[in-house]
Amino acid sequence: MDAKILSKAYDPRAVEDKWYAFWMERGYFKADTHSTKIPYSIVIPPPNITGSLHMGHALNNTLQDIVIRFKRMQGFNTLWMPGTDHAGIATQNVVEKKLSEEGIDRHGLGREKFIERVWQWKEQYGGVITKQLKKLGASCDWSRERFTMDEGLSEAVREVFVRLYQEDLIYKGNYIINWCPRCRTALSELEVEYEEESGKLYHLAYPLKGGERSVTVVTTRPETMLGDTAVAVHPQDDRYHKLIGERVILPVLHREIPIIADEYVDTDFGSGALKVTPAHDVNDFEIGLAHGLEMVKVIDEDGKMTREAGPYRGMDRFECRKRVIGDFERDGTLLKVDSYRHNVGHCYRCKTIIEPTLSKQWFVRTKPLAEAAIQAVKDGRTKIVPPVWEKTYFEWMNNIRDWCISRQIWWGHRIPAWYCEECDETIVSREEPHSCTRCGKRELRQEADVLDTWFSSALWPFSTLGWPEETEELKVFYPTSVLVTGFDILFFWVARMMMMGVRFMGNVPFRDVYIHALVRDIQGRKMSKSRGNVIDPVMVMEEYGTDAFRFTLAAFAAQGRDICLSEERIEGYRHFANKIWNASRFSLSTLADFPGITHEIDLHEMSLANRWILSRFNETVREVTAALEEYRFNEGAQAIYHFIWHEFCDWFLELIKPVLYGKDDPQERAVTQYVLIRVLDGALRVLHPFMPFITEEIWQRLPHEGKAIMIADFPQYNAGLKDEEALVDMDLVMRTIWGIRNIRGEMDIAPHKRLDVSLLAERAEVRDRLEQYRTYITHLARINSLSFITSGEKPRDAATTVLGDVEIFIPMAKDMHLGGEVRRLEKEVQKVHKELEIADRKLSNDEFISKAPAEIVEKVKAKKDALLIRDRKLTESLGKILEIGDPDGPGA
RNA sequence: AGGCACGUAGCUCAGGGGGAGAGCGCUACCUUGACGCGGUAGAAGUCGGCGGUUCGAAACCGCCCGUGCCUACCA
Repeated sequence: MDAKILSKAYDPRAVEDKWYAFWMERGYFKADTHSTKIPYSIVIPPPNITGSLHMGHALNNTLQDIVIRFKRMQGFNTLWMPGTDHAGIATQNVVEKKLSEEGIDRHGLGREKFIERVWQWKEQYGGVITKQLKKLGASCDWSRERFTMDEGLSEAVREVFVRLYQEDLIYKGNYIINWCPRCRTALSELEVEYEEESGKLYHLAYPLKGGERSVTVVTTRPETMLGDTAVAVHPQDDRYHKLIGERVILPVLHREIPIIADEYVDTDFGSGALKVTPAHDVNDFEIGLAHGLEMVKVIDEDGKMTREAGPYRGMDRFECRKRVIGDFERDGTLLKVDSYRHNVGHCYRCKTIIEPTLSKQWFVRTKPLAEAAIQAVKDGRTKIVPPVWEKTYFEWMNNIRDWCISRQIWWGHRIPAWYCEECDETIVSREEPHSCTRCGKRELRQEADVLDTWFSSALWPFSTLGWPEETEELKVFYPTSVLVTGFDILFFWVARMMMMGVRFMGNVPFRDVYIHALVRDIQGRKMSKSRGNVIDPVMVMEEYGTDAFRFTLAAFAAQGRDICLSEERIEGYRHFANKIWNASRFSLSTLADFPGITHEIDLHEMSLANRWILSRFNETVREVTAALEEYRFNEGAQAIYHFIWHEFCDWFLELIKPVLYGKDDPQERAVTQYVLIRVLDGALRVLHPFMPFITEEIWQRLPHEGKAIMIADFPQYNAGLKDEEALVDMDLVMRTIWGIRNIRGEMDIAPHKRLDVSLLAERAEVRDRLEQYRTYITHLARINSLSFITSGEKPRDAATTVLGDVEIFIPMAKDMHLGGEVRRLEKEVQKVHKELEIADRKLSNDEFISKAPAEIVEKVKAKKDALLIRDRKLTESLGKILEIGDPDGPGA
């Protein structure tokens, strides 16, 4: 490899894997528990082992990597803790499906064998997502990688479970829960997704006992009538007041059930009489408890009707619905069927319709835990960014309900509870007990259920650091510095980590929570496999390069707004990578003979270009640093993008070319080379957190000190380096060049044609400056001869433009279009008049003069004066052209 | 039903009480010794609508329309 010569275009493929391996080999990602540096830590939101990288992961991990690389370069002792999640239901489903392809049923295999198969599966495929994270450039400390089912993390789970149980914050009880008949497990209320669907509202007549009359109830789920144990009406409802205490005969089953009064009933809905099915409806369950109603389960774990359903026994719940309706219709007791839109709950894993079912489950009593977690955010011990999410957090935490943590699956942390076969005692213990703590019998049976995956995820910030052991890692890195995550798991995960962290560590799990957006498709829709609108990040990385992809994500990551990813933007940033590459290629080619600078250089002795770029770079450092510290990734990305492309490349490199190519001033050339390398080096450092690969590749080829840009110092803003004079002077130079280029463009003068330009500056200091910087102007505006004239020497036949203090004249050659110049000037004059009008309107308003701040008034006045001058000069020029003759005549 | 965002150039999006911005796209010209994944110039927007606050609103407030999301739940 020739260290100095770069290929013409940047090729990410030749670069990315090489540097990632380099960083890994050198151990640059590793955290150090004995470091004296200030710690800065992040725990990764652990992706599911079944997963592969999607856009959400890509965004989430790119942002974390930007932060951790930034902090690492700033000199913090950084830890980015990686790992994966065992994802109980999802993983079990995946492995079950695979087994069924082999014709194996998990029940036939047995629990132990099945779990073995899951571990095998994990060994084989579980590493996919970590490989992809590495491709993304994630600088995690992989030597510490954890998995929620690891021995250590499992110990943490048991410890937490036992303690919460002993403190009566975990209990087992018979409650109504959300049941997925396909996954055959209970779900927490967060794992149910509600979707509006069109259904039917059936009006059913229940005959009153002893008489011809009946009561009408309405339901969307007629099959549940088999489990009805009451009809409820509102106590103040005149229509039904007299019926309270009477009984109805439940059709089909001919069971007698009471009419009860409960304020829950909405008199305006349907008939105002509510059928009560305590075993299959959340609200009915509450009513059932309050009134001591019988609870009859008519639907089983598979979604089939139980023995209690009488003639419908064994039937699927939806088949049963049809049959019940048919039977009511036949009896003439189906009074009415309305179309009805309502929300139906679905399993978040398999989309099966949820069946609320009475079931014996384990719960966490969340209220006491939530209070402390709410307080932590109120106190500002944890800050949620952007703050709008704090409201959502409080809202949910204040209305939190007990958390159903038991799952009837096999893959997961088995609940550390045992039952005595003899006396039915429940024993909760860290280790497997040998005998019953009450009766001493040795026949014990472990609880079959496992814990909700989120239970172990809730411990992630401290379990990964070694808890319950008192480790150095915990001392150094807990609380973590920031958690970066999407709002979709704010409740699932963030809130629960807060509760557990505060409870078991006595301190919040993270100082900041940065909530980023969701990545959507170009039409703003969620990306999903079923919609077929997913963009695969791995393919994007291969096509455009990882750096371009990462930069796109950062540039899109404005707070509080979702990201609609567009490939055009990614392509744009691939061009940016190429731009950097070529700027570096140029720089390297001119640095070959750089003699090095051994002495201090006085800033004030430098050329304008050098002073200007140093000042602008310093400012860019300030902007990017501030942006990253406040998680304004898009603003940071924009600042460095603008600096590199539009200041460093467009202006600085062009300005210094004559010096670099010329041989007449070796001293000036050496100084310029020095500034060039310093600024390029600095810009690469600032860019590194966003684009780690290309910056490392280039930096390693530049003259440098240190082993890698990855561990180099992030540039620091220095207020003393601000060079106001250079900025002002450069502004004059730039505006003059723009003015000349504008005429060239508008007048259709060929870009390569060298022009004769006259400048008129009435103020001597402006003229002196222009004179001083004439090489910049002649070079960048491609000028043949540049002369300075006085107002008496204005040429008649010249294209002209007016800047603030400078008038530009370009003599018109025979082949130039007079008419074009006239139109151009007229357009300018019109613009000026429009602005004058606005300024006049303001200045003639007394209230503006008296109430607006003086500086604003002054500004408008100054603007008006400038506009007037401009107007006069433009009109003058226009007049001169018109004097020459017919603008559309022969000259045109 | 309640809540929260968002509506700015053809597209994707920044910005945010006193001069409407970027990227892509578009038009014209250009093999200028880093880059055509480039350069230079240009066209393009009643900043969703209507009111209000203010000397001044695209920005702040209210209402409306549109879009998206979240939460809750209606048997």
